[in-house]
Amino acid sequence: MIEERSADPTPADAPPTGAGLRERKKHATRVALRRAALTLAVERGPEHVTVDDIAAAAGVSPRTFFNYFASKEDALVGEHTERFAAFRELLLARPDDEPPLVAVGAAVAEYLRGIELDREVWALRRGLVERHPELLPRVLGANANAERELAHAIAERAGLAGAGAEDMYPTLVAAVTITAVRVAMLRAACTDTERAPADVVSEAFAALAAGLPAPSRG
Amino acid sequence: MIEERSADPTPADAPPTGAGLRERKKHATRVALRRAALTLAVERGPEHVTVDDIAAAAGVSPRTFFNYFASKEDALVGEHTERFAAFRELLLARPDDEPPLVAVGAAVAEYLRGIELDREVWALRRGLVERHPELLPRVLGANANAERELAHAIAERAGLAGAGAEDMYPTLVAAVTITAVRVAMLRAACTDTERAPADVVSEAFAALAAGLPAPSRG
DNA sequence: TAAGAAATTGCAGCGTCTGCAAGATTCGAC
DNA sequence: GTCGAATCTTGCAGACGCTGCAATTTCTTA
Repeated sequence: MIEERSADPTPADAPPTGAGLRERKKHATRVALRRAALTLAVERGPEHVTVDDIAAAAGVSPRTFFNYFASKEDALVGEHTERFAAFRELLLARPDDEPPLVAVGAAVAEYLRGIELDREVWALRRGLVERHPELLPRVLGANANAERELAHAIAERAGLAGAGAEDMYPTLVAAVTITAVRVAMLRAACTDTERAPADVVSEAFAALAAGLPAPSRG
Repeated sequence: MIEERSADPTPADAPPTGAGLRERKKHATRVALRRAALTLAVERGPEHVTVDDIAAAAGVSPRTFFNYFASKEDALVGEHTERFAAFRELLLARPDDEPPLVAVGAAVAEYLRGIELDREVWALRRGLVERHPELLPRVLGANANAERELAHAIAERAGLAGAGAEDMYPTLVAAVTITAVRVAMLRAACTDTERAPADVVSEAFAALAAGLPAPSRG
C-alpha cells in the first residue's frame, strides 16, 4: 500500500516488433492491461473498477495483473515516471553554455515532441484525471521519482559533485521543471488544444526564466 | 483506496483547552493516534505497522482509527494539507503593488514562522520521510489540493476573474510556490539545520524571482 | 436526572496486494 | 525436432486496508 516501486522496470516503449515472441507477448499484455484499466475507469469511474474487471477485460488472470503493475493506480497513472528514463541523456546533450533553465526547457520540449505517439493513451488518461480529480495526488506523487532523477542530472550537468545534498539549486530547478511541465501539459490539454504541447511548455519555461513577471492585471 | 478526502475536517490546531469535555477528548485521541502512528512508523518502518497496532498504542479500537483518519497514510503525512487553509488570507493581506512571487514568498515566510509550534511532530514526520522515501509521493500528492487553493488565491489577487482556466499564470505561480516551499523545507530540515526554515524559503524565492540564475559552476 | 446527541466498538464483508507452488509456454542448444 | 532451462501464468490461501451497519457507551443540555 505504501510501497511505490514498479512491478517491472520494463521501458515504456518496449519494441512492439523485433525480439522474441516472449517479449512481444509481454508487451501486448501490458498494453492490453493498461488500455483495459483506462477504458473501464473512464466508463465507470476508477472506484467502480476492480482489478478482477481489468484482468478479465484484458484476458488474463487477476493474479497476472500484479505481475505487470504494482497497484491499480499504477496501471492508470503510473506510466509517466518510466518516461523520464531517457530524459537525462537529452539534457546532458545540450550545449554547456546554456543557462540551466533554458537547457532543461529545450530538453523537455524535445522530449515532448518525441512522445506524440501514445496520443491515444494520453488522451484517455487526461480525460480520466479531468473527470476524477481524486487521481491527481497520485499523478503528482508519481513525479517525485522523476524529480530526483532530474535533480541528479542537473547537478551533474552543472558540475556539482554530490547531487543535491550540499546545494539546493539542482533540486529547486528540477522541482520547478517538473512543475512547469505539468502545468503546461495541463494547460495544453484543457485550453490550448490547438497548440502543440511543446510550445506551451516552452512558453511556461520562458516565463520562469524571466522571473515570472506579472501579466497585465485586469 | 483512491479517494483522498479527510475523514474529519477538524482544524489541525484544535484547542487543547476550552470547550467541552467531548471536544477535548476528541482532540486528545486524534493527537494520540497521530503520535502513535508516527512513532511506530519511525521505529519499525511504515509497512510494518498495522492500523491495529496504531489503535492499540493509542488505546482505542481499530475501528475508531478510521473515525479520525481516512487512511493510514493520512495519519502519517496527511496533516500538511490542512495547514494551508489559513494561507489564503495571509496572501491577500499583502500590499497590492508587490510582484506576485514576492508577495507569495513573504506570505509563506510569515506562515512558516507561525508554525513553529508542532516542532515535535514535524521532526518525527521529517525523519520518517527521510528514512522512507516511499512516503514522498504521498506527501507531494497531498500538496495538490493546496496548490489549487493557492492558484485561486493568486488569480484573485491578480484580479483575474475565472481561476486558472483562461490563464496559465496563476496555476504556474501556485505550483512553483508549493514546489519552492517544499524544496526549501527539505533543505532546511536536512542540511541547513541551523538556519530558520523561513530564511531558507526566502532564499529559494529570491532565486526564483531572479529567474534561477546559475550558481558558480565548479 | 432524563432525553437526546455524539462517539466507540464489534462484526461482517469487499477489495487490494503478496508469497508460494504448481502448470503451461518459450528459448537455446544440440 | 527434442529436451532441459528459463520464464510466465495461474490458483490458492491469507494478511491488511477500509466501509457500512447496528448496538452500546459516553457526553450534553434542559
